[in-house]
Amino acid sequence: MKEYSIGQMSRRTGVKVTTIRYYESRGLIPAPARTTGGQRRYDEAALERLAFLRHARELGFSLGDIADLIALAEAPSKDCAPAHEIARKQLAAVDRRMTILAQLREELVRMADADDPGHAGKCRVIEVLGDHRLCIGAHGRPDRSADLSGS
Amino acid sequence: MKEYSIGQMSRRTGVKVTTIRYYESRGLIPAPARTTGGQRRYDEAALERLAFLRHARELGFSLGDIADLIALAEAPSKDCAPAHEIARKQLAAVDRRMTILAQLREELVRMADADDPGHAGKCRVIEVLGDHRLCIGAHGRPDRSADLSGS
DNA sequence: ATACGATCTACAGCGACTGTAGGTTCAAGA
DNA sequence: TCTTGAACCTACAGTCGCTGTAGATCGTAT
Repeated sequence: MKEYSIGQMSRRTGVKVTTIRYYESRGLIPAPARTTGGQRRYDEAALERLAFLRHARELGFSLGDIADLIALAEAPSKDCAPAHEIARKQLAAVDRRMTILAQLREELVRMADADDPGHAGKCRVIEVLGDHRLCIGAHGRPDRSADLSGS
Repeated sequence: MKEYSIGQMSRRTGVKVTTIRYYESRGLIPAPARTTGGQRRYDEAALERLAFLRHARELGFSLGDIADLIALAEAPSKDCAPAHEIARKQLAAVDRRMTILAQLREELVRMADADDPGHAGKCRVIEVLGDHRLCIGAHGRPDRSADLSGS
C-alpha cells in the first residue's frame, strides 16, 4: 500500500504543508503514522480526507463546520438534518457573497478602464472609490448591522 | 454643521462601533474631535470617509490597499498608475472569487436539496462532500500552490 | 436629580493560517 | 558507503481584520 510524505500530500491536494500540520493540530485530520525518524507517512485514506477538507474549505465551510460534518459522517448515521442545515447556511452565504461581488465587479471595471494608466491628473479610480454616493445604500444595508464579517 | 456620535456613524454606514475605533487606531480615519467628556464627534467629511472605507472593504480591498488609496488620493495628484494597479489586481481577484463561488454554489445546491431534511439514514450532504472525487481537480488547482488565502 | 443607554480605554481572543529559527531525516548521486 | 541538499521536524510568534470583555464615565430625557 502506498505511502505519502507530507510534501506529496501537499502537492496532491494543493494544501500547504504547514496547513496540513495545522489541520492535524486542530484534530481535523488524524495523526498519521511516522517513520522511525519521526516524519509523517500518510495512506490513501488520509489523502482522501485531506482532499475532502480542501474541498469543503473551498466551498466556504469553516473549520468548525467541517469538524461537525466529520463528526456527523463518523457518527452512527442518525439524523442528517444538521448537515443540511450547515449546507443551507453555506449556500445562503455564498449567494450573499456572489451578489455583492457582482455589483462590485462592475464598479471595479469602471475604475480599471476609466482612463489609461499614465495619464496624470484626473484619476477615475480614486474618484470612483471616493464617490461612494454612487453606491452607498445600493449594496450593503446601512442602518443595519454590517455583514462584512465572513461566514 | 452637523455632528455625529460614533453610534450614529455606525448606524449610518453599517460599520460597527468597535470597527470604527479600530480603523482610527490603524490610521485609516483621522482622529475626530471630542466632547469635553471625551466622546468622539464626527463631521460630514468623516462620515464620507467611513462610507468610502466600508465601500472599499466590500469591494474586497485590504486595509493596506485602502491606506494606499487614501495616500494616493491625498497626495498632490502625481501618477495614478499605482491606483490602477490596485484596482486591476482587485478586479482579477473578484473574478477569481466569482468563478469559484459559481461552481461551489452548484455543488451546494446539489447538497442542500439532495433529500428532504428529516429523512434519516442516507444523507446526501455528507455523501456529496465525502465524494470529493466528483470535483477534485475540477475547481481549485491541485499540484499548484493553493489560493485559498484571501486578498 | 436620577436613570440608563451610549461611550470610553485597554487589552485579550478569534479564525485560519503563515513564517521563522534551529535542528534532524531521507533519498539519490558520486 | 558516504555525502549532500532538499524535505522534514517542533515550537512558537506574527498576520489580518476584526470582536468581545471589563470596568469606568458621559450625556440626555424625564
